[in-house]
This record gives sequence, structure tokens and C-alpha cells, in this order.
Amino acid sequence: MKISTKGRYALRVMIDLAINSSDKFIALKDIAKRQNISNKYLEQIIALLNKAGYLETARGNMGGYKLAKAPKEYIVGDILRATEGDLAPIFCLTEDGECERKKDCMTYSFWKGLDDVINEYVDSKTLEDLIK
Amino acid sequence: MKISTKGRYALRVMIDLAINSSDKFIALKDIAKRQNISNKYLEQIIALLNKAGYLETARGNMGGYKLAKAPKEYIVGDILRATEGDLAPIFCLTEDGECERKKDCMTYSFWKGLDDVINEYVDSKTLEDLIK
DNA sequence: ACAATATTTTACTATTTTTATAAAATCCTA
DNA sequence: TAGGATTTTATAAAAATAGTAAAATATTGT
Repeated sequence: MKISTKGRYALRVMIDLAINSSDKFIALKDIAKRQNISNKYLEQIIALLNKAGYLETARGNMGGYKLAKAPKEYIVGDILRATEGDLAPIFCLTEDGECERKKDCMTYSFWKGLDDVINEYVDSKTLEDLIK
Repeated sequence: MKISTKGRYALRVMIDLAINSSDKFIALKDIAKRQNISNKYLEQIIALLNKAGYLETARGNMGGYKLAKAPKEYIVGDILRATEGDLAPIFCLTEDGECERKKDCMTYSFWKGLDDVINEYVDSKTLEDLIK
């Protein structure tokens, strides 16, 4: 029952950008160095954040990344779901996790409840909350 | 961020015992058949529940397992922790997960909060709640 | 000034390594 | 021999690395 490095690193990257950004772009390798994550692995994580539309990017010299929005506009749950995939604690709660005996499954509503409290919590925090 | 089969199966076993028990003992292979879990794997899971003191066992003919207490005496969180290990969403929140930069880690209190809501939830339910 | 080349940086895809889970098999013991 | 503890094997997922391409800027030689 662990959050993977993708989600953990992604949060740290977003915080790093929130703190170190201003108007200029920040190179991936600088984030990698500060956060002690390998360049190549960080590329993949940033690609996920980028695909989700959370970043502005610029190639070439002086290029890099910066946040597309203000920190308080980012829901932490969204960042985690974009990088981790869904946060469902068991398979049958995921999008394509259909279970034929959902109706008379005694554990289903329990797991659903757990899924709910997890999502409620992560959706109640913004990036700004983490920085303060 | 998934609960493993150990925890999921353990819950189902406990429910199975709660429903099918009375005063008599229930053989492992009957539970295994009903719950569609391999005998050998179920042995390991029941061993964990047994070690935690949740079961009464009887060897030999007519032997098997039954709950040591009434269903409402079992906290679901305890069952999960006994079989899954702790439910902490990240390593640094576990018992031997010391992290030197815990103090000035911006994500720490966020993860701690997540850990708290998870544990609060699973500790608010008893086995009896699941059966009803 | 400008075409050619080099440098810096992101973007994409594939592969390898590592770790965790699930299950089975084996051994031990009262 | 049922129950339990421990090892082994198989599989899948996660973590990390590697290589190539593409875009933007910078430099250089004529």
C-alpha cells in the first residue's frame, strides 16, 4: 500500500518549480540535481506532468519548465493521479476493474469507503498548502 | 497504491469465519474452496491471523479454525495491519523508515495526514460492520 | 551578414535492472 | 499427519538507464 516514486517525485518537482520559478524557465537537470533524482528518470515523470498540461516548456538554450498556473490552482490529488494512475486501493475500484460480484461483495463498500477518504484528502490540498 | 491479496484475502477469510462459524471449527480447505483461494496460499494468510491471536484452532479430525472473539471485537485496521504490514503510504512513515530531512520536508506532513485518514478509516470499522 | 556547425535543452521510445507479489514446494515438529 | 515455518520459483510491476530525435539558441569562419 505504497505511493510509488512517480507520485512522490512528481510532488517534489512541482514544489521545486513553485519555489524556484518566477518568470524564467528552469532546466530539468537543475531540478534533478536539487531533488537528487536521475535526469533520465525525471524526464519520464515530467513528461507525465507535461501531458497533463501542468507545465509550460521551452526547448533549446535557456529552455526548461515552469508551472502553467499559480500553485493554489493545483490540486495535489490531480498531480498524484496524473503520475501514479488512479489511487484506488484495490483493482475492482479502478475504471476498468469490473467485478461481477460487486453487488453482493461484503468488502466492496468498505474498500469504496477507503477509496473515498483517500481521494477526499488528496483533493482537499493544493500545491500552495504544501509550500506553506 | 494497492492493498495486496494478503490483506484482501484475510478480510474475506475473517468474514467467511464470522458467517459460517458457530461453535464448530471450520477446515481450511472449506474456506479455500468457498473463497476460491489456493490451500497453500491460504495457509500462509491464516498463519498470520493466527499469530495475531485472532483465531482458535483445533488439530486433527473435525479440526480447523474459528474466530476467537465476536465479530464486533475485530477492528478491520488490525486485521489489515496484521496481514499487510503497516498501511503507511510512503516508507518514511513506517516504523524503521527514518528520513534525515523529515523536519524540513514539505511533503512529510502531507503524507502524514494521508496516513492518518487511512488509519482512522480502517480503525473505525469492525468485522461486524462488514457483515451487515 | 549568413550559412554551417556546435551546443543546450526538451521529447520520445525502448530496454534493462530491481524489487515485490503470488503461489508452490519443501522441511520441520508436536 | 495436520499445522507451521521456511525456501524456492514464477510472474508482474516499478524503477532506472540508454539512445535517438527534434527544437531553439549560440558560435564561428568566410
